[in-house]
Amino acid sequence: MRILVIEDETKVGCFIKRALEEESYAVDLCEDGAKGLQMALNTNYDLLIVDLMLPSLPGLEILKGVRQARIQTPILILTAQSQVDQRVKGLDAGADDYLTKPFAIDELLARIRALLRRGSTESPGVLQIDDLALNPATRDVTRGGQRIDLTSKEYALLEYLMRHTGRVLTRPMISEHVWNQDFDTFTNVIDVYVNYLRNKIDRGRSKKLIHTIRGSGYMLKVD
Amino acid sequence: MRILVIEDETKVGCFIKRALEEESYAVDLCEDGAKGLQMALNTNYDLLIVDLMLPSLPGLEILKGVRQARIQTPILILTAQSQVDQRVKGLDAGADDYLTKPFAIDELLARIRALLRRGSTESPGVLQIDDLALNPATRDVTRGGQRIDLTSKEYALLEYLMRHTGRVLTRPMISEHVWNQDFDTFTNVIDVYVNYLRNKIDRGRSKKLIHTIRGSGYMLKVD
DNA sequence: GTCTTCAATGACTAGAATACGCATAGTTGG
DNA sequence: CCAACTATGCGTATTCTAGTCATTGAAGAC
Repeated sequence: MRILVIEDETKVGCFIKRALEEESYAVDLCEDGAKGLQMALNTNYDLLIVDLMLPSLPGLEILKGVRQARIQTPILILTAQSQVDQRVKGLDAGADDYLTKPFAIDELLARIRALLRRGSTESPGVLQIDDLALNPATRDVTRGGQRIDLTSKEYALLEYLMRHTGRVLTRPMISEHVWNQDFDTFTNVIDVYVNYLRNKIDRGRSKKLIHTIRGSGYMLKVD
Repeated sequence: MRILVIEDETKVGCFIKRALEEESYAVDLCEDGAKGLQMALNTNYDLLIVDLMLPSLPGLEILKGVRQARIQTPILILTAQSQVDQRVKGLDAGADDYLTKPFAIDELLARIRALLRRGSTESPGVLQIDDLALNPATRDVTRGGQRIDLTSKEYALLEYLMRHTGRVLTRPMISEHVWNQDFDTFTNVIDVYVNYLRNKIDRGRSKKLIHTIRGSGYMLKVD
């Protein structure tokens, strides 16, 4: 899950970025409104977090810009306590949820999970395929009832695969959703991580869930 | 489907090339504008992707050159965030769509599918002939409801045949759209791949779909 | 008209070359 | 120390080459 944070206060921005990264999200941080709008338009983010109080471009304009471009990505807006009217305008302009500053980070994370859940066609709290289950809220992964420990990147990759079960995912697609903009194309990190996942999830099981589509990419499915 | 990418930034170019090849497109990459224009004029591409910021020859000149030669090939232009006016000029000069850098690869692929679909007379999401179906979005192929596994080249060949059902396709036509510029004319690779396809699609069926037109080439049709 | 012959064309196969992905070990940085 | 990433050698599926075999259709013989 890749998230764009548009927030001009460096300190707050970094704090959010860090918190999200600890939750295994791939995060891009942008401190400038106009640039942020461009990024939102150009990259296929899974969620946008927008501070409504921005210097260069009012946050509302970002919302409008994104929605005008027919982009459905869920948007969470951040406002100051006082800006009640702003908040209303924000929701009118297409925001999906809001949070007033200062906020508790747990609160933010919970809202994010809710929005990401709502985004998918169905709304299962837990992602499940065969006997493999992943709970985005707790980041618990189990197979056949047995807990599986994953590192942050492993988890992020698995979540992306599970959210797109049955579809071929090419490497560029994966790198775009599981890594952030610093990703280096000329490496085999993705292959390596798929291998890590295989060791933890498929190794020793008769039913393999992770499949290679030679020349194209990878796919998660029951055979 | 064969695509020419004119992009001077090696890294970006390679990234795009790889993404397209993983989607089974035949891709030529050119880092020089003038040379790229020549290639576009000499080869019957199905799509051109042109970066408007090129060192030797401005991207706009390429557009104009191509359109002056009455070539209808759909063109997708890439621009930097700031070049709004360039973008407008590009569309005026005959581009069919644009994308600003950096862009999401999913987005690029979706646009490409849309442009290639628009090119054909009808616009079906799924290509179908008799009980053979091919879905360009998922690259799934089925006959009589049964899934058929194809390699990348096999798929590319079949897609080309299906997009031109009922028409005789000569070997040069096939090589021009299914292979890239490294294709060696003096081989029988095409025959070999037609044979591979026959084994997977027609073998054991009463209705044959792939037909040989002796002295000319091949044709896909219901008898 | 039809039978035979023959050259041209395509079908098919085996195996070589290549590219791709896997595994594993090594490196870096917090 | 561990997670994230890099680098490399190896096995194998895919792609291609090259050769043999089958089919087609036209020309000539009868």
